[in-house]
Amino acid sequence: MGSYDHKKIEKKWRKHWEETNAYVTTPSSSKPKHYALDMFPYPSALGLHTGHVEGYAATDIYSRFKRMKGFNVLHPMGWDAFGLPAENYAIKTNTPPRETTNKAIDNFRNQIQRLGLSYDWSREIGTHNPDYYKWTQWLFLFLFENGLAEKRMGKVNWCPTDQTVLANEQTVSESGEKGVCVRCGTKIIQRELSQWFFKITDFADALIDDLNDVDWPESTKINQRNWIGKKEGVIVTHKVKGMDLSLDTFSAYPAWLFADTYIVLAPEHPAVKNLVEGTEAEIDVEAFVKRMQEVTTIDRTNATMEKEGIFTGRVAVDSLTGKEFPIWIANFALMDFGTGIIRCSSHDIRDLTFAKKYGIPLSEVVERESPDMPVDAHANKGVLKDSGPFTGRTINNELIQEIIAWIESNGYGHTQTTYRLRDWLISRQRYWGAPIPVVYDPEGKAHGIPKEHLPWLLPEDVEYLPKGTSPLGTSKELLERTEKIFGKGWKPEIDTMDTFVCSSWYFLRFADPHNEIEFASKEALKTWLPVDLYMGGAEHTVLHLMYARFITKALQKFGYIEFGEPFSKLRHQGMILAEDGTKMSKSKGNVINPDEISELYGADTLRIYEMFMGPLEAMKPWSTKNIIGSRRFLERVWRVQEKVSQGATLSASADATLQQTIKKVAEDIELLSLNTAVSQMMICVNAFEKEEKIPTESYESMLLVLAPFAPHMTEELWGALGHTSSIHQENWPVFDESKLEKNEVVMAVQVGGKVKGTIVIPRGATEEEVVGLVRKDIKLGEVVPQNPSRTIFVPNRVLNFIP
RNA sequence: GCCGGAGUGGUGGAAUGGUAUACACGCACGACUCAAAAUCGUGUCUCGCAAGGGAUGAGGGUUCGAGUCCCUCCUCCGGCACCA
Repeated sequence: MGSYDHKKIEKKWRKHWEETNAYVTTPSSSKPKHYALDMFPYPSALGLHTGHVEGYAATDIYSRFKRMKGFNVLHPMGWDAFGLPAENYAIKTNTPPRETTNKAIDNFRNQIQRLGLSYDWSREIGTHNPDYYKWTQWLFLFLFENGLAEKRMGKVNWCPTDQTVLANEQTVSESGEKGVCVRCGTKIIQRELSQWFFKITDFADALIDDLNDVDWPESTKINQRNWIGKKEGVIVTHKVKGMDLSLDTFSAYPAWLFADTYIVLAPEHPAVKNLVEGTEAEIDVEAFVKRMQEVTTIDRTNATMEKEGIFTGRVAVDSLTGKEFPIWIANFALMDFGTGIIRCSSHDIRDLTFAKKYGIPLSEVVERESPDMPVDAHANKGVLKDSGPFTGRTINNELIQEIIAWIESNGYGHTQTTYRLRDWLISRQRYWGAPIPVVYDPEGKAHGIPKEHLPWLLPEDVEYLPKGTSPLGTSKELLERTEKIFGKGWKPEIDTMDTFVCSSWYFLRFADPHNEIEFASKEALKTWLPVDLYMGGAEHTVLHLMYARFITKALQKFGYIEFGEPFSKLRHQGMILAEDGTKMSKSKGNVINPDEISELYGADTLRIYEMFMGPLEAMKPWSTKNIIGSRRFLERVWRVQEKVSQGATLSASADATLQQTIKKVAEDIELLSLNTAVSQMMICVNAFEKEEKIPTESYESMLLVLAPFAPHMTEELWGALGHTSSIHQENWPVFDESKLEKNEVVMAVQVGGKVKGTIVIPRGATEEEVVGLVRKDIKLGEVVPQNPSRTIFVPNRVLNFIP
């Protein structure tokens, strides 16, 4: 036996696994399936970081364990390859994004392969490849044909300097300033452009309800529910005095409706023009609206923004009371929520502040609790006054239902549910994405491109530099292609799709990645889906997961798949921080490169260290100092092989530790409690070190348990024991129940709940036996009371004397 | 502001309501060595010579027994936030 040479060993087995296609998966009729998936990475030029390693190592351990437990495991990897960094780089250097992206992918793949991850590389996909985005385009057409995709006006963030559209995340500067172009710092404006939307709002209720059926972190479910923001309330109709116009408001707190004294419209509300046309207020209101529209939604949704408004000169009649409400326009009313018109009262801090600023009269329907502040309606508590037929009633659910019924029966309004969730705007005025498969006839009507023309290729003769329209508009080839196929005067759509579209269905493609006639065959989908374990960072909890769920539900609705939730079980790996406890960042120079670590200590050590650092989902600081512990652990496992001897026997105590290790590591892997699994294996090897000789079978059991964590080293040691087949094809060892527990246990002896000492007893001793032993014990015999009022006995754990 | 999560040794962290501090890092001392490294051994929450006390962010409560359950508060982290 030589020393543990990780470089030689890891290289050798990586090559062997690759040559023998060790992890290529084919469907099996005899084994149950398991689909373990990592969120596929964006192949950044910066390469793999420690956070990737953490998640990938965890799912790899899980996958290897499941294989040993008799499952047929699908464990694929691919690339979320479209996106902005490659395009920005292209703008700077005029290098085609495909070139830089493929280079980054090669680098990423190399880095990932060095970690000994058991991916089935025959299923590798990249969203930027035509044989993949063909099906992204198919998906678009599927939604279009079924009324779930439509083109309409939408707001975009626009940088006047760069002449380009920006995604929301590109409107925050590096220093954290909001509402500016990330590239040039220019204040961004909003423009109305005709945009494609996916109607995710059609599925709002299912997206909330079906969260009950999946095993996801509770906080992630809550984030999803909050994002959808379902709210039930009541729409009240108001006639505008002196006009043939009525205004509908949305209220989520119907019990407080009698307190309202004024109405506010969003500046962009279409009724604004009607209200002021030809009146004295017209000029001022128009100026106000114009000024407000220059402010971006990002600024508008900043809670600290000064509330501003203007009176229209009009009043509306409250159908509930007949009172007249002045009609205002104000920047805090959002066209996006409810009806874009609000009834306002003193019971809302924002409405109250606004009314005070402009001297609008107020009234209250619940007695104040403190003299200087009206009660907040959000509490939904109190006794009503001045509330018509409901005066004197206490606010509770029954009363709210009664008020709603009263409003409906009198024809004043009706109930309505609103959602915060908006339709998904998928148009991007950018180059490096999947082209939207649409052409426009000479009248400008949109037509889906017939499927025989898919993939609708991304043109290459484009100007990357932004010029105010989408880069695809500069392609001669695209225009010629369109006219050649569809006729003179036809024009191609020149926007591309949000990259979230590409990543919203990739988990389906892995089931059947080379299928040329379907996005995946029905059999393949039935075999593998849904995903049994999905692992990824918590930063994608809202958007990616929501979109993937939406696409799944849409496909289910039209019979393409048979399940409604794509990811049965979801877990997040926590962020790995730099040694100083701050985020790793290139600019701070505190980034740990996994390559250097695995070069120095080995991939097996890196995997074990990252699992041992702490709970998978926790945020943890990196510590280069601590890695040595994981390395030493593997070296001990290596060295212990010297003690292996055919026909030896293990001491009962060491054997119990081994049996416990087999049991506990299996349980911990199932729970993804990998830090405690590693610590149990350390306990096991520590126990082995104290033995003179170790039976071959015992050592083999320990290697099998360690195999998912340290695949290279265990493979080498397995071979050294004379095995000719891979350790990774072996079954998980079975523990011996009869040897699991030691015969003697140390039990705590308490008086009044305080520990006074411990006593060694035979396992399973009865209360009488233990009391007898305690009385005979020289030290404890004196401490415990002679006549306790009672004793509490927990077998093998605690004996508590209550004086 | 709202919704989550978390506060345990010098450090990362462990603990079905049942011996708090497992496992590891670091540190100290010892063995081996001419020496060092590596390795091995011993010790390492705190006060105390000891016997004994006291400690899981703070304070209360439930319980024979609380890091764990309940209440009040503090701090940190994450997400959402003019949502009617």
